Amino acid sequence: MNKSPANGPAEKPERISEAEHAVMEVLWDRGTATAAEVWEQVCTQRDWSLATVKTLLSRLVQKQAIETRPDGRRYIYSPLIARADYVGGESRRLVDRLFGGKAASLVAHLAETEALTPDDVSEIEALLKELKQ
Amino acid sequence: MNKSPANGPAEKPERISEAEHAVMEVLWDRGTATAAEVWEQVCTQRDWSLATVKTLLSRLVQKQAIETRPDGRRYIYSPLIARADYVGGESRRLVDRLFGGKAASLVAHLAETEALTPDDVSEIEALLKELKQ
DNA sequence: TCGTAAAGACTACAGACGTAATCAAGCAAA
DNA sequence: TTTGCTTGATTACGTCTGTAGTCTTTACGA
Repeated sequence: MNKSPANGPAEKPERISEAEHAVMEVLWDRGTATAAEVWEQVCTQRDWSLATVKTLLSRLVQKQAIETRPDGRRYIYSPLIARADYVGGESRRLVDRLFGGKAASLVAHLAETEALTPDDVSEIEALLKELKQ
Repeated sequence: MNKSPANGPAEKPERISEAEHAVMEVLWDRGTATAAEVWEQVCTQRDWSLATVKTLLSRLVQKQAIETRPDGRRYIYSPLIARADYVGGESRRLVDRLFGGKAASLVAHLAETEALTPDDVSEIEALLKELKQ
């Protein structure tokens, strides 16, 4: 019996750090990329060396957030987890930690602190209307 | 020219870690507390020793997130930053990092992933209605 | 063929974080 | 006065994170 990868339902996905997240964004954007490609794109935001990007990629592989396919003597990296899942997880964490799990409280807070522009408000109203039918 | 404390408007507040946040919650809850009191309350959530709580309190003092008033040979701790500010900051960070700064996108995401119950939806609609007048 | 550039692997290292143990000083009880 | 608990201060230490540098291998161009 080998423990097959991605089997157990509670394989508690390791947390992705902020720096790692910047790398993930590139992969989510392109779907697939080499280390050099990730670096070229990410270095417009963060002033990282190629070595740094490679380290982050390795760590993401270990954390099973991305996978590699060999292509000659290099790797092609691609995400294993969907951006929506990551975003959902992070959002939930925040809501749980700061708003007692009530998403409505978060929205309330955004509203009260005027983090919502009038445009935002209209947009959200439209969204919710759509949701209800 | 001495650099007066708490002067510059951009004194970039040091980040509060998750463990530290648990301590902050107690202080926000009680307004004021001794180390022992914080511990008694926080140990119902996290299985920490008193020493751990004291460490976290010290670090929060260093980070200027809380202040101390001596009371005999011990301290009374109280928050220096408001919970609303912390919550606002964290929310903003999330929105910036994951939703391109658009709070409406966050709400959209919550809606799409059904993180919002019908009750939540009604509640939010009520909130927004109130906001518009 | 030979050198070199590029790729991944391995190593490094300081600072933050989680989690405490130990130390020193003083107030309180015996 | 002596003993001991309580309190903050100091020290500890493994892990995670940010940010690289070095080593080893190999494909490709001269």
